Amino acid sequence: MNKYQTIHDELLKDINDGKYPDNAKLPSDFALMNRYHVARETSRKAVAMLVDEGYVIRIKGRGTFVINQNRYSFPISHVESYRELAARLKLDERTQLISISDKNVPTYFDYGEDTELPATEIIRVRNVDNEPVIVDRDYVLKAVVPEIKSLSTSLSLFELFEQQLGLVISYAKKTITIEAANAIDKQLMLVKEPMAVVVIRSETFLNDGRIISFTESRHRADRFKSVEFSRRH
Amino acid sequence: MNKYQTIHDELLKDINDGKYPDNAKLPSDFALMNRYHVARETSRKAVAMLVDEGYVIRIKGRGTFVINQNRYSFPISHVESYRELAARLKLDERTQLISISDKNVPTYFDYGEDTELPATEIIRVRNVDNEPVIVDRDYVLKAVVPEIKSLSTSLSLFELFEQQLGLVISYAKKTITIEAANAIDKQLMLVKEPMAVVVIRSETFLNDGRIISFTESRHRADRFKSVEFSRRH
DNA sequence: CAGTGGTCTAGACCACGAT
DNA sequence: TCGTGGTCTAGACCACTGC
Repeated sequence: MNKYQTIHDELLKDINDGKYPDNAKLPSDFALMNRYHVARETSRKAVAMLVDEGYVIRIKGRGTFVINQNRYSFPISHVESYRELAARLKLDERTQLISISDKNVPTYFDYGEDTELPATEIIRVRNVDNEPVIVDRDYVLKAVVPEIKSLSTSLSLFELFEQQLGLVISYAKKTITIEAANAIDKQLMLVKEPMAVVVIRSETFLNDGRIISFTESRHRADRFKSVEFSRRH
Repeated sequence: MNKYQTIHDELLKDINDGKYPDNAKLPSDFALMNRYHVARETSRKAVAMLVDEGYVIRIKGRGTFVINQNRYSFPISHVESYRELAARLKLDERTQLISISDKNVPTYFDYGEDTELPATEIIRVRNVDNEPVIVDRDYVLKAVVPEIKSLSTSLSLFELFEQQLGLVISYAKKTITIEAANAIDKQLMLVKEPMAVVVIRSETFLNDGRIISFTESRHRADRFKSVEFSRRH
């Protein structure tokens, strides 16, 4: 583990544990240098990560302060598996696997190529508080992962990629639009009336620049909420 | 201007100008050190900003590469005035000022206090391509800005805060939900049928930690699109 | 004035990828 | 092996805040 990562993790733990509550002042750069016996740039890097993640704010001449945090609900600005999300938010969640089959990536993903992209299609329904609220369709490219026969209920797709296959997920590009629920949405989410759904389409990239998967996540609009932290540049 | 900011801006300009197209390799740390006569950490800081903004990706042992970019539409993960957004996207936009009046901050903003917060309410309608698609309600706290008499059409609220009043905007917290259009939405956005709206509520903070304003931005759902770059942590 | 964060330097050693 | 990015050091000077 890096030194700055270690310092970052300890500070973050202290923030989450309430040792540094709202508006509390974190140790200064020099205090961290002494505490961890590191150079100043190393301690600064640890704190810079916390700033980046929206946990603290640095004010020149005054110090580093914890920002009032309502924790995220559905994440847009970072990449996270649904399993990770559910664990972080302590959701009462259950996932049903609807189907796994071979299919080309649908053209509405607009990947800018004429060729067809063979993939494994995985359809899942996410239940929160015993209510089906999200339909996920993943298209995992056969060029990267030739075959997915089954999905363990205890394993997320990301865990499969990262732990079993040794791939490193690096970033994603997401588009968010609102659409009318289609017949399949209504069937899987057990609604009859016309309803809006929030559609989040992502392309997920590996650290070597290859795309590994396309995902379409359709959320019941009346159950959707996202909280984001935004910085001014 | 900082050295790293200068280097960052030049590299970004070259990316946007197409001098570094998709998947092109940027100069290495050492090449930038020589070109700009700076220390390595300085050149690295410039490139780190580009990584942070989602323009490039660094791969150990290989280099720094431009990421395929569809530019953002509506921003969620950073703080930007509508005027800045319109300029960046070269939108055909026009804003109508509907009203300026004194009003307390509505309680649905959930600012966690029992007291009433006196504010100046500013209601504006944003037209894109001659179509009214966004209704913005800003509540600027009187505790920070005692009075706003008029809004120049050439000035955004942020410009007023930053340039005229010398305040520094630091960050915002946004919640995104989907709601049914209310009567005022329909009237101002010239629709009659039932329709969904994307509601983005923000609290905007100054660099001293004070809240300066609450904003509710209501978007016609069928005209809303957001593209976000997300990193895996 | 002392304490804080912001920038910058000129090195060092390491891990990884390509050749 | 060489070039790349990743981490780290031990300083330096500056600008800003609060006392």
